[in-house]
Amino acid sequence: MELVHSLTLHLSAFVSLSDADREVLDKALRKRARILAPRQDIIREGEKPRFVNVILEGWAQRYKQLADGRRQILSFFVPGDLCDTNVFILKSMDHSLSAVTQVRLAEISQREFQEIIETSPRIAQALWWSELVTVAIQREWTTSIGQRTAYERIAHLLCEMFVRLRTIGRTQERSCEFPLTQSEIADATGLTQVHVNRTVQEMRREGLIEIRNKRLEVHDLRALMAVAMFNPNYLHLEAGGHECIAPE
Amino acid sequence: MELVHSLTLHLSAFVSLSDADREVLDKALRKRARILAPRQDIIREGEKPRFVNVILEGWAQRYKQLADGRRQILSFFVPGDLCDTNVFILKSMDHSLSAVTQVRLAEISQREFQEIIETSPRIAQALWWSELVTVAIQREWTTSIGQRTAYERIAHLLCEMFVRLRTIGRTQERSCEFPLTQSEIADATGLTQVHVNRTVQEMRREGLIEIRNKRLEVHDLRALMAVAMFNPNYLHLEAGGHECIAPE
DNA sequence: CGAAGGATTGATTAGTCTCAACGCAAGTGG
DNA sequence: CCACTTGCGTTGAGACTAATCAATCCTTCG
Repeated sequence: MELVHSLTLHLSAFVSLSDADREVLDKALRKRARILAPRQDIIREGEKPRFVNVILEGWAQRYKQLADGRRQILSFFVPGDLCDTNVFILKSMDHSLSAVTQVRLAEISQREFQEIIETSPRIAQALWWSELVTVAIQREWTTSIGQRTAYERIAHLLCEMFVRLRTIGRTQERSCEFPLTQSEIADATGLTQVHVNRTVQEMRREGLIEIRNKRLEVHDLRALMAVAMFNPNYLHLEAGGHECIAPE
Repeated sequence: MELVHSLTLHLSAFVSLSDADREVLDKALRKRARILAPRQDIIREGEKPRFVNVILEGWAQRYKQLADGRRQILSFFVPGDLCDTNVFILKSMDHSLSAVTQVRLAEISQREFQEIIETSPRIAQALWWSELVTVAIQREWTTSIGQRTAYERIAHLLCEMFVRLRTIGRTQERSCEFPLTQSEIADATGLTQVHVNRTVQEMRREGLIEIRNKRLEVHDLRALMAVAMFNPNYLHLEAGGHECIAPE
């Protein structure tokens, strides 16, 4: 059923799962669900982590706040993404998770998670892969913020989200959902909202992209990837049944 | 013996290991060793990862290079640190590892690694913890580069390295080894070498720190942590037998 | 002693931030 | 159903952080 699709699709970018595997995931995702309003926190820095959260619907984000209020968004989650696999070991969260849009998620307890891993080595592997990709994305963001210009950074973010959505079948030809406000893009890229605005306008003027009505239209993905110096290797999609590199 | 100390100490920040555990680690670290000259690559982006690398002596770094040559250093490794736990799953590296100073490291094969984990659940847990800390550090770096000023960023890096070295017993009262050049600090913080120079001078003028002869002298850790807004929670040292927060 | 790597300095510029409005659309309450 | 609010995008002017370019200096080391 549809609820499971996103996680299955996500993991399928790495291995193809058997029906039994799917069943196992399906069951785990049904146990404990939560619906959050936009902006609502899922878990806050300092709290004790108790579940692995799986996004079923909507976008979420990981963020960190400095003592004086400055906020850095550390990653976005889309349907199928797992937040903080195996985080149980830690005493407390060093960052927060919150909903961007309305979010439906499944909570998996430590015991359930353990069970899944022991039941299916293939899923265990896929979860490992997913975790490694999450870290790789974090590294890419560090690189982006550290080295890329504002223009390149935003372009890179757009490329990443587009490609990630494509692997879970959530893109059209050249467009996808894109519920982020310019403020959120700013907090994710280490820029100000004003500068994001000007930069996005520039990208629009140059015919690269358009963002409106919570949708992103990518007029020329090739060109966008080029200016962003986007190399999708860090998403490690090469093993799955999906395309990982650009369109034709 | 001394070779093992650093990894044992590193993991001991999370759990205390039994003599048997130590023995297991000791054995694994003895199998395959490598010595690298300063600047030498350990493994390069694009290559197939075959080992878990454990730093026994010296400092190493993880970095990423953009198509046009801009380089971002993503993290530093000090003795006891593991590079890329469980990375075997992936087809190719999305980043490179290289020696900063001369480095002695141990290579652990997939099979050996598997064995360790199966032999000792406590070590397995500790390795998980170590991996989670690595990711947490990456997130903190993203935050640092995205939100902190040059001054704060450098201060934060210094705090982090000092605290990490302290947990493996490699600090004096208020100083520690610090083999990074200003260029390397620049690549790690997303600044230019020139600006790092001026900023470090400022920190020196203000009596916070001094860097010379490959050593860092921290005159006032409290103050340094304050300006960096350094919160050590992300290092997750709370469970071990070591201090995690500031000095006296 | 010469070479090389690293640190330092100065002058100038570019990119991004800050502050302050304003516009527009959608939602809300009276 | 209209006035008000709220959130988000847009614009302008000016300030400032950090980058750039180009030397110069210092240390170390073969």
